[in-house]
Amino acid sequence: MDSVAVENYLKSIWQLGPNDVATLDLAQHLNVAPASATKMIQRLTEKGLVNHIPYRGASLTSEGERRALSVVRRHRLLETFLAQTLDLGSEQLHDEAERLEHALSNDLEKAISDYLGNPQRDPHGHPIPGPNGELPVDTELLLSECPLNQYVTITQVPDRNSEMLTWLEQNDLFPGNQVKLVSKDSFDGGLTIDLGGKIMQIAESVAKLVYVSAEDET
Amino acid sequence: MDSVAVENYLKSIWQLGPNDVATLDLAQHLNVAPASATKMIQRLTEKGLVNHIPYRGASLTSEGERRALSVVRRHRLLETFLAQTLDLGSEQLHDEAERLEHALSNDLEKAISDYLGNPQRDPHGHPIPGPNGELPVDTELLLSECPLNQYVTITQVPDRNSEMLTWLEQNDLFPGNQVKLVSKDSFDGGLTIDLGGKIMQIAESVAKLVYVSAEDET
DNA sequence: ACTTATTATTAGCCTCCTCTAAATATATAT
DNA sequence: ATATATATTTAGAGGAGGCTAATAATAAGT
Repeated sequence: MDSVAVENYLKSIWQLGPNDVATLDLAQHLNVAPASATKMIQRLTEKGLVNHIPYRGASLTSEGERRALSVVRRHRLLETFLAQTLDLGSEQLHDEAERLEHALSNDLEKAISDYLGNPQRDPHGHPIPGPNGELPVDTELLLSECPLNQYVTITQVPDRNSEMLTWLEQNDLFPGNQVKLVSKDSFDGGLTIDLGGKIMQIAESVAKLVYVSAEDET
Repeated sequence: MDSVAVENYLKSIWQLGPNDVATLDLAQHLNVAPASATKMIQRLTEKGLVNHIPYRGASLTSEGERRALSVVRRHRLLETFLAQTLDLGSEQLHDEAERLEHALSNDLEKAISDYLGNPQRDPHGHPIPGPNGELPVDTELLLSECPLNQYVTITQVPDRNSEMLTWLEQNDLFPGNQVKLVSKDSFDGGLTIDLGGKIMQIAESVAKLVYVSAEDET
């Protein structure tokens, strides 16, 4: 079994991917010194989990991706499970899952998945990889790039960055809700949206983290 | 925060205590080489968590005990929580809690405890230490040493050793049930008991792991 | 093209936890 | 009491993962 550190590196590379991930980005994402990231990348390359071109960047091999997705699966199942049983704030959910994901056995992962009815999405709308790493092809688009004047359904919001998440929730921007993009203010990238009648402005940086779908909910 | 290794050592010393714990016993309990146990005992002594008299044995300081009980609390809360939500076999419960206990934050510990109504006992009847390590004074006795011909209530069964646990369950020997000790067969230590009318024999080694109370359930 | 700034890597060191082999204490048996 | 067996500790080493400081490679700016 992979160590906690290895699992975190694999997950981070997956999150920052799928393009080659820069050592510095990876190091900052994990809060370690760049030299530590270099060393770990080399260890992971040894193990066949990562492809590394020195001075270029690192990406996951297919085995590396499989293991990263296993961590992501455990994380999202845990978020779903904790959200359903205990009721914790959105911000806590993520942090707790972040720790527990490394201590979840295959058996418990399965038990939780079964208990939840083998869900396809976590509470933030993120797809939960299957037991073997299958991820549904994403037909979704960013709110910042969706067609104008057409109602779409929010499918995903970010799970990190709790202040933003709280703000999104307070403004009814969460999975399942309908939203219409009214206009893009070209000068600063801000967007005007219509949330079931309520008109509001959101920043492009936010709209780039929210996914929507033009079709019905899956 | 203590590392997983430190938490496991403290918990083991607590479980094998309260008398001085021999290095060899500790090492076997944790599946490590005796030399590893010696070294860790020295580290823990440095940290003020353990009292160690070389060649005699190790015991917990009050701070060491506080931390050990914190692990025990997390373990037992997790067992209770998992037993109540998912339904896993008794044998799985213990193993999963064993891993997850190290990844439980104070906040989640509290959330789980509240969700469960701040229980005093886990599913095997073991008392759950309070948030500051308070443990109720145990007025219970071993089934192997309880008075003859008097109905008593089972309060605790072991949580490790899953074969035995399965056997106990199958024979209605679990917390809450009434049992009467009919006789002790002196030659081999075997016991004859009456389980609500059903007469059966159990080995002394088993009776030494089952606690009973003469009074009503707490 | 050459200099400067930014990123990556290497070198060297540290802590934690583990191990085996050797040495030392304690306990047991004759 | 002495020899033997068992338990414990010490010595020495190694892997994993982290750090800082120094070096090397790439990118950017003039």
